[in-house]
Amino acid sequence: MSKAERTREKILDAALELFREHGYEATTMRMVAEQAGVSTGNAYYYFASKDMLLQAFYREVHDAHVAASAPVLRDAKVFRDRLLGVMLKKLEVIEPYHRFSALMFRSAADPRSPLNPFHPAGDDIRHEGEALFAAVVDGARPRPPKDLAADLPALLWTYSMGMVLYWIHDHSESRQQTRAFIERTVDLVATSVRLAGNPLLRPLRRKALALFRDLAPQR
Amino acid sequence: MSKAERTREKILDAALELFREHGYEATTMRMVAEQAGVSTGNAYYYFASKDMLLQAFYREVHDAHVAASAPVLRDAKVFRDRLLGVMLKKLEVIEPYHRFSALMFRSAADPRSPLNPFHPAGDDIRHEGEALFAAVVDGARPRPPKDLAADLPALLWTYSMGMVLYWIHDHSESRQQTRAFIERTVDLVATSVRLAGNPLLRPLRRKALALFRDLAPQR
DNA sequence: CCGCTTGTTTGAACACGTTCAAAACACGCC
DNA sequence: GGCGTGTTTTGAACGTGTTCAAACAAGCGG
Repeated sequence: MSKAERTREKILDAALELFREHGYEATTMRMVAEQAGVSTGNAYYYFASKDMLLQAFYREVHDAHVAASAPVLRDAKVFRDRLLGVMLKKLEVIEPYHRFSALMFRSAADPRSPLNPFHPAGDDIRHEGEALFAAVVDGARPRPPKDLAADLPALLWTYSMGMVLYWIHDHSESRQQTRAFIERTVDLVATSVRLAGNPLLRPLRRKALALFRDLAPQR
Repeated sequence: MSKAERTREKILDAALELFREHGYEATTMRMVAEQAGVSTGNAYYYFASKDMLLQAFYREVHDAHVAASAPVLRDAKVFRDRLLGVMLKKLEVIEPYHRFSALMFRSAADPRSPLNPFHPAGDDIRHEGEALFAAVVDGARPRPPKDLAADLPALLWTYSMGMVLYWIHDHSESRQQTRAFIERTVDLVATSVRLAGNPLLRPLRRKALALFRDLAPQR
């Protein structure tokens, strides 16, 4: 591990600790630098901006989520159970960061943020997210309709972002509201996926899917 | 018109002009003050923050949209046509501000922003938006199912926010993409509303509506 | 050991949004 | 006109994220 890598690590660790303790806004770059035993300029040598520190955090959370989801994806067979399990794991993983994750999601709506679902530069982060939901879909028995299955990962990822948005504003005791949100919306999603196979709904489903494909910007 | 009101106006005008010309970020409070022929501190006497100037702008845009929608709501009868007309008017009204509206929407996802749909303090702005869509629904013949009609305004307002989000990232020639987005999603929405009356879909519809009501934070 | 290049690190400086004590003003009242 | 009180207005000052020229360190070929 080179000196540079160690310095980078020191800065990131300091930042995450301070974020957890004081929240994102209240943590200044000078604080981060001091905690890491480094100059402010040096922090900028490794992270182009304060937001980049946030992104590094996002990566860590995602990895933790993937790891936590592994058992669910191994054991659960039915689509609904797989989705429910993965969503609840996400909730678990992000819970410790409730205080400051708000800011992370704020940036997700910013056109210039790579976290933004519409942003071309944020491909890796989004793709990794979609990959997880692809695993949810792929392992599900019975299989959802094929055309739907193709777009389902992207749709589910968007859905999970919606869950996070809800969670951010949830100040209920031990986040019951979000738990309820997940349980009920997962059922709704699962029902929709099941119903989407119905012939009566074929035109609507095809319209919706075509729309999603045609209009999705840069993919 | 008192002196204070004139000063306030001067500052707001200066801000909107500079926003249009240079965008939101590039416009500094010092520039606004100078353009208005006033001190920086004075700008803060009338507007608590730079964001508040943005909100004032938002109000102006909304008023313009309501005015532009009036003929549509007078003439069109079918739900689909009313919705389509109002959405296209919105597109027209916001078009001149494409360069800097991105920032406005970014703040809409910020939990602390009153523009945020989940935020309790942003009630007036949201309610005014919903009121417009209530007019879209109320005047429609044939009428949509009653229980759906109750929640439609809120749903449609959320939908229109989605359109704006899409528009922000649309850099196509004369915003064709967003135009296509509107035309196709309006059809999709109209179809969904029509289908929602079908008995087969009643359980799903009731589930979805109950969810929307139960989980909508602070309303 | 010396120069050279390349990769790190520093800390002062910049422009920004925002605050605040104090100054300037407006206006009713004696 | 002068006083007093509340409203406007000022501009210096604060702390922020960020930049940058310059200093330093680390390897490397001679």
